[in-house]
Amino acid sequence: MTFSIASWNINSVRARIGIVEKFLREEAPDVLCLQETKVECGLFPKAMFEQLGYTHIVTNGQRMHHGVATISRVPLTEVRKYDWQANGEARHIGVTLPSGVRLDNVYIPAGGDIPDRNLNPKFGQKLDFFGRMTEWSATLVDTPTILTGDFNVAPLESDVWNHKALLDVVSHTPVEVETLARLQSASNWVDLGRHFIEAPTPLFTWWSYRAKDWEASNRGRRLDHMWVTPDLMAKAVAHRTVQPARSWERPSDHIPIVTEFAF
DNA sequence: ATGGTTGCGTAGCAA
Repeated sequence: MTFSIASWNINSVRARIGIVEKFLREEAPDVLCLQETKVECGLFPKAMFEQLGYTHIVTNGQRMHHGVATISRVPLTEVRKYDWQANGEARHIGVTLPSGVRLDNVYIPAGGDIPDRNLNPKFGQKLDFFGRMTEWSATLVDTPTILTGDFNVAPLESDVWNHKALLDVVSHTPVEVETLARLQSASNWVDLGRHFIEAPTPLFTWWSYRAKDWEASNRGRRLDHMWVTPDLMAKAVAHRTVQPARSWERPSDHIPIVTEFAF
């Protein structure tokens, strides 16, 4: 028996409720971390999840934008919500699983279009969000932790469809890659995506809606990640992306990622 | 090729 944890940027949980149900019926993860739920907590559509046995639901949501939710078949305790920008945006929720493992579900800001914090404050806010998370990460001493979600950075050359073409494109700029690396170093996080599917094998979790044919052009990026503290690396037994979900009816532009754990 | 698509919520922003 394994314990599986999935993460998916769903780009509106209400617009996507049918394909979320399809995903849960087909993949049956024990826990699902959603990002970009785009709904305030009081309006979160809990019924479908509860009918499938996911009766433990915690949300950090807001009207219009952002929002995260962690949905589980097993009890979730010690719920903590973080606001790293101190601006009220709902982007991070952490819980403790019955095994004692912490599970942190985060939606890191996209950062706007221009990779310059002077010309584009959103870019600076993204880098500063990582800075606050790096300080938080350094406090996680001796706490087995899973950090997953939409990090909005594709760090490796094989995490994007064209490294050179994307060096100036927000999500793959050197300053973002360095900033992500500082967060990774703060707890020696293990990147499970690349632990199981090693570079330089291309690995993507997002394809733009704007492509005429996302699959044929395959201009993807690996923006979604699942990291674990080193003490959990040996507990992770498999990791996969669920690429067919990008072709489901009215899809998200992101696909789910799933890790199987032996705990 | 500097466009293109989507959701929210009902204009235009964010992604």
